[in-house]
Amino acid sequence: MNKVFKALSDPTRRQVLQLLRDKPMNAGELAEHFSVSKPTMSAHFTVLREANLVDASKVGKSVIYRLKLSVLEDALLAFTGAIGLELNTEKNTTSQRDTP
Amino acid sequence: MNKVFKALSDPTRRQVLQLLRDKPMNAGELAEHFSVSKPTMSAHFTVLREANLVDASKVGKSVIYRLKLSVLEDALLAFTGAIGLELNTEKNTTSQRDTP
DNA sequence: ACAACATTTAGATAATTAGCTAAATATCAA
DNA sequence: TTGATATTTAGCTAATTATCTAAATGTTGT
Repeated sequence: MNKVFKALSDPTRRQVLQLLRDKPMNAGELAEHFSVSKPTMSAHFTVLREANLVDASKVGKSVIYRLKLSVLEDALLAFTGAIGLELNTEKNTTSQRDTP
Repeated sequence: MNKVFKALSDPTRRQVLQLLRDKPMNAGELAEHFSVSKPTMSAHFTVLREANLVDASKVGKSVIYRLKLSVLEDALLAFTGAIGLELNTEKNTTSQRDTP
């Protein structure tokens, strides 16, 4: 969990996760969204990978990064649980109903 | 929000928040739970204060720290919202009912 | 006023971090 | 095989961070 929070402590990395929420992207595509050099971005990717927040797979010349939402979720749940914080981020409160 | 995540990136500080979940505590009491010096703890308190995660009030010789749960909650909601992550940390799923 | 106590500030250091450029590695196409 | 492209590694630097000890500040009781 510590690595996750360390990873989340940098705004660039949080924004990378946000970009990956929509779809997997390769390193270059991701880097285009930021004004820092590619090696710097590569270092950020390493931090995210070591926190297990993203998954990297090489396809041809590119490395595709993919968000691992469940790892993020688990870390946040562990933390909110430890703090005793009840977060409800659900979009609608109208109760789920079985197919009638 | 950035300051909140920076504050959360240190395990000592996360644990301080956890201790404060139960009750407000003064600096010395908090420091007793950790194996670092009091000045070091004081620096951690400063970071937490600047992130607005705790509130400090001097009472006599002591400074009482109090958790500001709502600030933590807001930051986490902003983040999970940005990522599109739906966390539900509620303890029971049984619906709240009006007094019958 | 003084001593005891609680906490913070000052000042220092070692470790970590985010950033850079240049070079290395890997893949693909011609 | 050579060249182009994508990404990472190496090596560096400046800034930040966590830590320490010693000293300063503020508060209370005698």
